[in-house]
Amino acid sequence: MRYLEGMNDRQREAVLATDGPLSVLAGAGSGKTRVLTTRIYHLIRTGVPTEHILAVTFTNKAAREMRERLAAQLGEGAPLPLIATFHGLGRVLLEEYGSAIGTPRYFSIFDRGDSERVVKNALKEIGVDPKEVPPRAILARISKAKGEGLTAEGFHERHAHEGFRARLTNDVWTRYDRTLAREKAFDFDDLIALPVRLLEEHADVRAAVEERFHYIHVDEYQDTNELQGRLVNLLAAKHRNIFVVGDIDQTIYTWRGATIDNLLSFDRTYPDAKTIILEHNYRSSGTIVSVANTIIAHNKNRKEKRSVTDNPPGEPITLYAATGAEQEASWVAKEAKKAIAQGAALEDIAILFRTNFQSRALEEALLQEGVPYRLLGTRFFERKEVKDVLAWIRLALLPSREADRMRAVQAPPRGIGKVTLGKLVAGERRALRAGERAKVEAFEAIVAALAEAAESATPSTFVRLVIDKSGLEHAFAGGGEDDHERLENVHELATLATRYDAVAGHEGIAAFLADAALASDQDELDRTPDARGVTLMTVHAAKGLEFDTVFVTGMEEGLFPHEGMGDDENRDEEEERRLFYVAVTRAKRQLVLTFARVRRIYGADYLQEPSSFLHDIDAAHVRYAQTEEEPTVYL
DNA sequence: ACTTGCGTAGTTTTT
DNA sequence: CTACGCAAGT
Ligand SMILES: Nc1ncnc2c1ncn2[C@@H]1O[C@H](COP(=O)(O)OP(=O)(O)OP(=O)(O)O)[C@@H](O)[C@H]1O
Repeated sequence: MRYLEGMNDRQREAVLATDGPLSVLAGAGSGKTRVLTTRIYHLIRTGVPTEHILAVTFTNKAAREMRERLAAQLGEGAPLPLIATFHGLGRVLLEEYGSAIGTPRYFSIFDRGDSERVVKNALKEIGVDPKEVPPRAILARISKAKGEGLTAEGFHERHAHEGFRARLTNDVWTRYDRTLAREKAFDFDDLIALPVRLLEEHADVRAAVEERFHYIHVDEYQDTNELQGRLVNLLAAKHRNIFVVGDIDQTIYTWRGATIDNLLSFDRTYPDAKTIILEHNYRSSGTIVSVANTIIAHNKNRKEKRSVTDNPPGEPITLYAATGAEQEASWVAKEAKKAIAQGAALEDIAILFRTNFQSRALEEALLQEGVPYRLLGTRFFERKEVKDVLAWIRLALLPSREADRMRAVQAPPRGIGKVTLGKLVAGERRALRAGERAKVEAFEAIVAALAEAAESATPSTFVRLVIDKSGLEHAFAGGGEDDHERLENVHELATLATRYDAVAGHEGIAAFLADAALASDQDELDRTPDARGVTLMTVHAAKGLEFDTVFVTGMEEGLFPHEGMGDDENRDEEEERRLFYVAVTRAKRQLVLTFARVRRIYGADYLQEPSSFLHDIDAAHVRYAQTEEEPTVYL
């Protein structure tokens, strides 16, 4: 068993204890993910059929990486187990067993923008001004309640007496559900909530699913919410071979409903559970491990846990004080360039930040210095032009989709507007004037032609066809810089689709669509796998990753730790510190912290103070980088 | 039906 | 500052 070589005793124990419930609690860089992957490999090698194995990861990217690693170990063409995010798993369950609760065979998935639009319309229907009551607030409330397993009715029972806002939420929710049902769509929360309901209420489905997954693995278990925990427990109910790994110090999604209770109550849910603790950090230098330990020790709300490492102390941590955000960015870019000149690989460098808006200055500086980079969090799949193309594709596969038709008909504008569309929906086709009717028929001819092409085209050729036939290509071609960028984006979508070209026709295109719907946001690393560059992303997006050199920028009070509105208790400060702990522990060899004294937010300049987190670092581990002005001591 | 121009509101973090 | 919603013009 060569794959066990190099693992320490407890890692090995975790890999080999395949039967019964087991949790692995361990700090950053202790090999949790590696243990999980090795364990799956071990199961397969010892004869467990892949279809009986399930692994749930936090991001699509993590799922992809795990699949790739397993594929490399198992050899080309070997069958792989289901490795998916919770939402991906939910989608599979609904697709395969959802008929028991009336789930349509083909459904689309609404992202936050789609959902907000629905909430807004619902508010208008009710007669409430969306400016008085922000749709996002209502949506947040619905989403949170769904995460606790409530339905609109359940919410009504529990909260209806609480006043206007709760009644309004309930009213919106009911309409929201109706709209999504009509449009054959689910939102992200539904992808968890509905499978749970499906399993809880349908014994036959439960029996089938229980028999399907004999071995269940969950990575990053500390950041799952209540409903996700319930889903896992339902799946594992029969065979009870459930393996979860996590680090409560890396809980950074409580704002989204994540609760460490799932991890903490694991041995109550499974009294026979074994718990393995890993303390050895294999990732980072001694200095980084030591600093990380000190940082997280400042949190009160935790169990004492320290990482140890055999790695040499390595280099000190670098701290740089810039005058402004531009100087900070420019310095980071120059340092990155220096590192690359000295032989560092582009993908070994990451530049992290707390909030997305900080990326702009960094991007400009990297451009200036000619350092190639990849930026995550651009919300590629939420861009209008991308959503337009996706709507066209869905429409071609299923021409009865009203929402997609409305979208496609206006992308690009083709002389068909609200009035004409309204008549069409009402079935008053004859009421159209000749001019309008010709336009409608032209549009329908395009849809029909695309629908036919979809029968046999490969996903990527089909996407290109859609871009062309829809008229988007033409509409963007003549335009300015913005249009040029839009054109590039839709072409990138076509490039992305290439990955699905192995299966042509409806099946391949549908697979592409399904992944695109869940691939939102940070999985964009996947988008352009061949494009090399330094990685720019938020600390949240960096969870689970590792880099040789890590820059953490914007180390300023109010920014990191981030201060929202004043109404928060001390819990948030602790989550911010956990976030900082995550940031620091991404680095293998070199950690660089930077901050700016002045930062422009909304066009106004603000005087910034260095982050209080910097005080938590032992000065003996810090080296001050050359500042352009007089050196100042901050610690 | 669609484009243009003004006013206002707003930002953590993301599946 | 900019992105978006909304009102008036073409
Ligand atoms: N026994 C070992 N010997 C050598 N290297 C190891 C060992 N175990 C893990 N590693 C390496 O340590 C690094 C961290 O492992 P991994 O990403 O699995 O840790 P993790 O606990 O999941 O971290 P995090 O909580 O930060 O996501 C990886 O590069 C991995 O290959």
